[in-house]
Amino acid sequence: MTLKKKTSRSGSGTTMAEVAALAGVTKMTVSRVLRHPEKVNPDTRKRVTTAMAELGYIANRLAGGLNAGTSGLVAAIVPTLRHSLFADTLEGISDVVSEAGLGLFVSSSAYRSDVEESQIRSILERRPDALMLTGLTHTKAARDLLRGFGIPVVETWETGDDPVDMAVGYSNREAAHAMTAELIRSGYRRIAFVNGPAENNERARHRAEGYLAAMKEAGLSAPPIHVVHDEAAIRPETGAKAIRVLRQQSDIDAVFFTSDIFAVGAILACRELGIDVPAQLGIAGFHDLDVGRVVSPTLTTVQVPAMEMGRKAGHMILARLAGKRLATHRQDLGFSIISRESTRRPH
Amino acid sequence: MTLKKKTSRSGSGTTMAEVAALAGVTKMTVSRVLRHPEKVNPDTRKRVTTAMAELGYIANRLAGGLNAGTSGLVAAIVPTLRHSLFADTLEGISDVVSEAGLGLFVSSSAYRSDVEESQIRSILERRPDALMLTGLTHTKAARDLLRGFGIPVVETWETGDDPVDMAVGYSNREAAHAMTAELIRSGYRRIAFVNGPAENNERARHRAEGYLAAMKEAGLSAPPIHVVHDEAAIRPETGAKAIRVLRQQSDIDAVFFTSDIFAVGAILACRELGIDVPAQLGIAGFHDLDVGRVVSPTLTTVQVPAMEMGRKAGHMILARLAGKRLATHRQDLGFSIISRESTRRPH
DNA sequence: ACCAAATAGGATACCGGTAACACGGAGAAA
DNA sequence: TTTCTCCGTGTTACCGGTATCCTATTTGGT
Repeated sequence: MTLKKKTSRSGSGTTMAEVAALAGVTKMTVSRVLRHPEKVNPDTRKRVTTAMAELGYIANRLAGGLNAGTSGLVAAIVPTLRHSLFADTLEGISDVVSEAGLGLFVSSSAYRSDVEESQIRSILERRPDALMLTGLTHTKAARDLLRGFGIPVVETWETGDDPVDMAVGYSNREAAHAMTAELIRSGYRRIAFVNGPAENNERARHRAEGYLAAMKEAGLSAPPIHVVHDEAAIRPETGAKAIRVLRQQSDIDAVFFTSDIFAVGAILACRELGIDVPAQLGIAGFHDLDVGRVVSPTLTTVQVPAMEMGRKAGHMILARLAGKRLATHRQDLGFSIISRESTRRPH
Repeated sequence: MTLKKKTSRSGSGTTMAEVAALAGVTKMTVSRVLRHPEKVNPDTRKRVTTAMAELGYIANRLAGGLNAGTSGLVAAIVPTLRHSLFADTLEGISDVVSEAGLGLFVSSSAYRSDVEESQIRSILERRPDALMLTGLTHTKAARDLLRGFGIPVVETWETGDDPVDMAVGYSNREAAHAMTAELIRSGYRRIAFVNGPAENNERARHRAEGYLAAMKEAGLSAPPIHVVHDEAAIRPETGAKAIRVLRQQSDIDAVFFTSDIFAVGAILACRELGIDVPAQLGIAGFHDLDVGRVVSPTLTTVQVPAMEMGRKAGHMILARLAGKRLATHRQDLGFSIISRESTRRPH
């Protein structure tokens, strides 16, 4: 038998016109049933809904969106999904925007602004209604692109002076400052600082600044910052390695890691090396991950509002899409210092 | 001044027609420059690309997709993003499909099939090219919907007899069986099993089956299965509570938790209660999370291919989209038992 | 019984691209 | 020269909806 040009791809292919034909109306009426049901006579409406059910009709949002010039999509770019922190942020924004009927488009940039830029380009081709970014570091081209495009953009995980549009985060500088001060308060003096690479990551840079400022204010000299490069993922072994290097280099009495993962690796290494934490060496981390609660001694760390930043970003986006002018484009959600055993220095 | 109907929303609003006008061609030629550059005279091409740059033109994939009947989107539904395991799976599929120019659409179902069903409905309205699901438990309506729609569907995290389309995972039944056997081999006999609720989660159900089978094969009687309900997130405290209940109920000598989080909570509780792990009580977990490597004693667990499942799912989808008939629609990626201190029974 | 207002649904155009075909002109073959 | 091709571009139609305007009935007030 001869196939018609338009093979009915069953369900997936059913169009409004087919539904209309079956119900004996035009597609405009079908469209009304979906969009403004009150404007359609109940009997007709019934006929149409029956026809839709019979054919298993599924509306095509692409078509509708083309008309409306919108996609119903919120895009989010995170450095990686393999870090529970960013996944928490995504869960937060997902919760909020999906409530509003918007979908979440996700991509991960591997901590690279150039990758991020190319992702932004391809994301904009999908005409998202809004965009969530991680951090404030973007290529100039990316910033221009976003500014020109005009959709709401929220940057997360850091607060700063010159957001592309809106920002929600906490101050990594203050957080690192506060933790350093906490270590000093606990009696530590020769405090080393272990950071990730700061070039493409203003969070790391700001934390370094906070640390240095706190040391300076206390009149302490800061040992050289130890930078660790973790390729694929952030691994505890890297923290362990840092400990071995540091204790040969200088007579430090505490180490402040900018990730709990590193800090925990360090604690385990100290156990092996016979270094008493916290008596001989205080150890602090960052992010308040599960591991820090479980390791012994438990880890002093900085708690950050990972999920809350996502939720807040979602709310800001929704508010803007609803046409509201926001009172503030920048939200600082703060952080808190969680003091646990790893810095409880006996005196 | 009077606004034209079509306000140039700068960048975001630039259309192919505007580029065409500036370059002195029709939009068809602009389209060709993007899609089949070789068919366009180099001079013309240059004029067009210049015009695109000048106007900051960004193609609209919605429009192109409407024509092609495709969205360039792969959708993925996970129970939650707050569990690093599922985030790992997403990272896997994201890596693979984004390489192919496809985008990732994510939603989380909160472990509920009814929510999943409604998400599937709204996802299909976006005409994704393929769909990734977690688990094999779906409402009948959801299965019918997907079968009728005809796009590639991959179910992950479990293997079973009747996938909607394709499946990639490991056998939770065999994994639980193997771990139970491992405990028995280590000398434990009164082995309790702590599971999450199994109604909407065939992974939990299969693990229970595997445990029971292994006990039976060894001629051991299984204590009643202890089911824990963790509302929002999976928390260590729940494991701790389970331990307190269990040790009053029966004279068990080992507990097999179906999550490392619970198991770790249990280990910490044992430390408080003065129960010696592994001498008095063996403890095993599931999933091989970071916490299990860090806690003391380190946790015996089942390692599952979280990220690999995502990658494999991505590859299967790409193969199908490329028109290949797959040799096998079901992939078992296996698991491995990681034996650590928490079940190293002294004899 | 007559006209205005309200109601229900159709006709048309358009969203921003792209496939398919048409067409004019240049160079090759005859 | 004339005819045949190929090349580069324009024309037309369509993807699947929706806003807008328009027409044909009701409905109701007087």
